[in-house]
Amino acid sequence: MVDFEWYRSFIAIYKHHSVSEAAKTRMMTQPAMSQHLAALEAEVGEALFARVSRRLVATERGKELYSRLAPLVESLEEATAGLKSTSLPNNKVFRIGLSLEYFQERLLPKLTDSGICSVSYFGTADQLIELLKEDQVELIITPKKFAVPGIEYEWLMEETFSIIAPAAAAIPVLHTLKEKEEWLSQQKWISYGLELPMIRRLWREHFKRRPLIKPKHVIPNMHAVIKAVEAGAGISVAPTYLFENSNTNLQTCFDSLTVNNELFIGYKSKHKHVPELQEIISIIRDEKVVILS
DNA sequence: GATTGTTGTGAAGCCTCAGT
DNA sequence: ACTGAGGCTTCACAACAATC
Repeated sequence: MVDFEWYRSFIAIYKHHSVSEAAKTRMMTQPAMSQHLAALEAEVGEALFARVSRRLVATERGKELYSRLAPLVESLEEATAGLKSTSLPNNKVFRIGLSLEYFQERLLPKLTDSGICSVSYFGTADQLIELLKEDQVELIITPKKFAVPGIEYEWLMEETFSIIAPAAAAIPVLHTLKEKEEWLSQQKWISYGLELPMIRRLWREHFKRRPLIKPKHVIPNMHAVIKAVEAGAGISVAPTYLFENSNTNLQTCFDSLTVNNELFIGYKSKHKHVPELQEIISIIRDEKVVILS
């Protein structure tokens, strides 16, 4: 079977017309280079170079082989060089687990300006903690603090969820919680998940009970939830930062009925003092300052 | 730990060329 | 024609990794 090194040696000999010179460029001894050439010629079944005085001149077969091999070998060497350059310590790839919405709205604008290379993984809080436990990410941004040994959290921010409805919808003026609950229970709801995340919490905090509603649509993407509400498919709850600063066909219902949700940065304690981790945390926190200002 | 296969090195011998 | 230099091939051996 042909050894890839034979090809590289063949190309070096072709370029230098000399086994000795080729051996120098490949950091090998001349006999080793000679053996590579002999092995390749044995494999091909005929001479690739004519030994003319003190030079090696390619035969027709050698020229043909060179024209076919050179682009392929050079392409492979370039691919390897490219891989090496992206593996430099200065370009450390940082793996982050978070929600798609947070990534798009808050982290992405900051990452584009930073020198950090990142790979993002999207998922629910349960999925993110598993990624962190299995060392598949170095940092997560999560709404839940799981008590896992070796993992610690820093408070990041508080986001506010409001009830949203299509801009054209007629929202009645209601004064009592009972009236509001009755009206909301009669609406078509769009939920982020089957277990009614945030909707259930809003109900518990304001109405002191579980919601007795069945979602019309379940859409596990907050941007798509907002689009669906804008299109008149129903009402929902969404974090205010997703729609406050953009032109949307939305209105909020009953402004006193909001629910707050805390976000935390989670990482493994053993990585706490890794410079890249501290840098990405400072980038994330810097974004918070921008949002508040 | 012993065996086996692979790969590279150093040494020796051979060939060719240029200078005398 | 002789001789020294440069270059190639062959052979023996060492180092290393894989396998049992």
